[in-house]
Amino acid sequence: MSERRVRTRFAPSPTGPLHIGGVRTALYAYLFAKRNGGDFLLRIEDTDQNRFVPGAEEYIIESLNWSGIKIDEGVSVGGKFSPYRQSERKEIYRKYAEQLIQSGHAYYAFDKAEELDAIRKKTEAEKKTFAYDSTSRMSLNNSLSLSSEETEKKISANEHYVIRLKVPANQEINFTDLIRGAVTFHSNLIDDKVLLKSDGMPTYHLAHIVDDVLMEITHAIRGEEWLPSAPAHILIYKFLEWENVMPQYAHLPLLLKPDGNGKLSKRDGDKLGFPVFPLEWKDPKTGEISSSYREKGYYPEAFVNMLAFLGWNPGSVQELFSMEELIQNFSFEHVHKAGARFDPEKTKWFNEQWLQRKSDSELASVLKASLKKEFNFNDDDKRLSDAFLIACVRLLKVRCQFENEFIEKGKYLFVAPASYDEQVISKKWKPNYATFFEQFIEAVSPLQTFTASETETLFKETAAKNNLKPGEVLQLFRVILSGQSAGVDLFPMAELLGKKEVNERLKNGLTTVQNAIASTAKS
RNA sequence: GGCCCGUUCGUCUAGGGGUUAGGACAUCUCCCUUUCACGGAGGAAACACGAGUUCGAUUCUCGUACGGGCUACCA
Repeated sequence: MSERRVRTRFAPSPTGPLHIGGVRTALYAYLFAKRNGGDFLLRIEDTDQNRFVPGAEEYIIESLNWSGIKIDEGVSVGGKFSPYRQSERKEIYRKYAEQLIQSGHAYYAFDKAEELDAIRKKTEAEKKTFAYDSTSRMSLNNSLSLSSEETEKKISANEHYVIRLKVPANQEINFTDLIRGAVTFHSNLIDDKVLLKSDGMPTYHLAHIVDDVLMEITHAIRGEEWLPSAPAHILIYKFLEWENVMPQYAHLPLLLKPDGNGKLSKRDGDKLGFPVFPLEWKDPKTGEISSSYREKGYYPEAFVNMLAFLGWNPGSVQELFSMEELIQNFSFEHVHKAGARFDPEKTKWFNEQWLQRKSDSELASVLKASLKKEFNFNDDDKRLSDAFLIACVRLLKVRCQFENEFIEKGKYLFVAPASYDEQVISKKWKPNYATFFEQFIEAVSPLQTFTASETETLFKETAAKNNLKPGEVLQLFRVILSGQSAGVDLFPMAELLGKKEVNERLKNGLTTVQNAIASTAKS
């Protein structure tokens, strides 16, 4: 085998935002390149001007950046095979298309798109399939069916034409796919694909081959939807006499919708209730905004970890992988052949796992920023001190899957409750409990340190004095302090709040609760 | 329709001629616990079907079914 340096590429067309299937393709190409000490390139395949969407290219680059997929070479970073945008390489492709004509492996075709459409419709009406191929081309309008004089006349008259691949009849085409192994196709089933369009742009079929060879790509990694046209591509390599530099193909299994049928598509995202895009995307035409992993609060580590596992496994029970670990472990032998149904629930679990792996101080600084934003706390507010925030994070994080849940789930750590869970109050409150809480306030008043264990002890002692089981009043204590029926560990919470704050909240809470009880009793 | 690819718990998957078919998510039960979580223990849950090869097939082969992809001067 050759000693070539491994080079892979991701080659999307800028027709809109990249969806997670695209990111996964890029990821696998990146992981494979890095695993083998090679390069990962980004090439933009913008040969179809009609489908060009402004902003899509920037979106693709930003998505890869966010995901931690580093581009060694290509659009946005440059490289020795510049340019990396196919529209800027237009003239390169024509040369190869013409070379194929010279060698007798391609031909000019003058049929109008509308004419072919009409034929197609007609044949379909007869329940047959039309293909522009060895069986039909001699009856169509091209340089094979026409005399060379006629052909030259048409060309010099500037008549529009396309260049088509002349697919030979009755051949077997074999190749080895890195994931699927030996694959065989019959040439009679492949149509004479357009290589160069009438606007002078190449089609994907020609362009990707020319670029892959010129850019010294060793492994062409793409979605399974390309498998049916792969034999045509093999033929083109052969006809261009590039068999020795032909990259190896790997056709990746598709990402399927979680329910229902079909592959995941850009339109599914918000319909299915989970994002299909890495980053937020605003449709330039409709202004519609699509949700995304980054904006929903997913960590790129979790996002990438989840994507890697959709179709690949490490062959071990380890599930949490950093990018570096993915690189170390990636191989095509462990890529599954069947399509993977996307599971939004497991994605959340990955994020939860990565959240728990973050350091408390890192999470505390995130919390600090959102508190400043949410409540406009001053910088010298003691609720923004590192020690306090780290303590909050420790209590909060085990019950969160996302950073952005900290405030939502722990608001009461920072501000006194504005209301109290009515269900708990109406169900559990008894008039004599007021006495208990007052005695508890008394009991803790001499405390200097107000630690969780001290308050807990005093709470239980006070309860005993009142012939109460702690369980009778614990839930009420929580609701009075936090307003909520559920939340972080109670006595550590009290310790965090501090004696003064706890006293205030108890007094306010008792007043509010008693007033509320009194007014409901009246009505 | 034609062609191609695929098929292990609901989902992602491990495995591979003889296994109690393993793990994870989700789900259920129990334990911990004032609560919600976390954590711990356990449960339910799969080799699509039919032939063939074989002493033995979930594993190999062939059919069928089902799923997916492709069938453009789109990628």
